[in-house]
Amino acid sequence: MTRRSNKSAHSRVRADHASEIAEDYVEAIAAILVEKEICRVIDLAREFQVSHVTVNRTISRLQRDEFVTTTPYGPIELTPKGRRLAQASRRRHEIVLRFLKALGVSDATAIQDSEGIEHHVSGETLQAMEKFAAKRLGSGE
Amino acid sequence: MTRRSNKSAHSRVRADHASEIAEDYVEAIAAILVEKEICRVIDLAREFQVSHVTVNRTISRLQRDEFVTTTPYGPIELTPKGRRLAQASRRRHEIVLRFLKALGVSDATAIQDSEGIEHHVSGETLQAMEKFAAKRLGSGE
DNA sequence: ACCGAGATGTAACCAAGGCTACATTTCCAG
DNA sequence: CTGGAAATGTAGCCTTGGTTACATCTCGGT
Repeated sequence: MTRRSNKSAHSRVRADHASEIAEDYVEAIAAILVEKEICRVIDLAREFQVSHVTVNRTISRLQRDEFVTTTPYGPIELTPKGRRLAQASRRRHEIVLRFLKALGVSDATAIQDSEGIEHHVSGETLQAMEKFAAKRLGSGE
Repeated sequence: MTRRSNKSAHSRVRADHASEIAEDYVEAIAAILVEKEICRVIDLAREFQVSHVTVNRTISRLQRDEFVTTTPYGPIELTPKGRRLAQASRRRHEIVLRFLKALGVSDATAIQDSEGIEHHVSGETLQAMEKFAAKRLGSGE
């Protein structure tokens, strides 16, 4: 196979689920909520290194899509749907991270790359990564 | 580390290089050029399953950024810069693909996921993948 | 040589993500 | 209890990537 005939493969890459941004946001919100009890616009702005305006509009979309709830000037909370997505994202993220470390790359690289990769791994691949990491690292850390 | 403190990690995810789309396009153009000698808008429209209009505008950007050259109603060609990017993308893509297969996922999944992952692997990770695949599959196929 | 089908181009629209500049709210230190 | 700093909100603009509808060009077959 000299590469070619990917037809629909590409189109599927960008489709489906709540945008990568949505996943990143709910994941971050969940994490912030864990260690700070309250999540505000500014926390996300700092986390993603974007302006508070961008966060604002993104949160609006997330609210529209029922992933979060919030009120003007109020804190940001996750809906059950948002919490579910957050947990799924976190799980993926962690599996990919553990996998990369098991593969032998530096921690910094593993952290970096896992952010980009997590949104593009199918269930099948995720499972393979999990298995691989387990074999290399054992179940613990 | 309970996950957090990724600060700049995310921002770096979307930055740098010619957008993923650019890479996908030059890679596809190069591949088409290999087996058809001529690449036209419609070829890319079919490849990516988007309208010819989208391809048109994307090609304009690629031309603006000097990755391709073309004339109204004419075929699309790669500039040296475009050829370089295409080759680099193809290499990455192939390494990731081989790696996923070595990991043990189905061919279909490997093909699918490699499209999404190729743009998010650092050089370090790519190297690790290459090494892993070589160990599992040997140098040949 | 011509003519229509198919390939391209253009106009105009949409949503997502990003930004700056400016307007409002909040809320705590004094 | 109040003033101002910090957090939020709003308006308006940009780019990318995607669309449909409609205009135009090209080229091969009759």
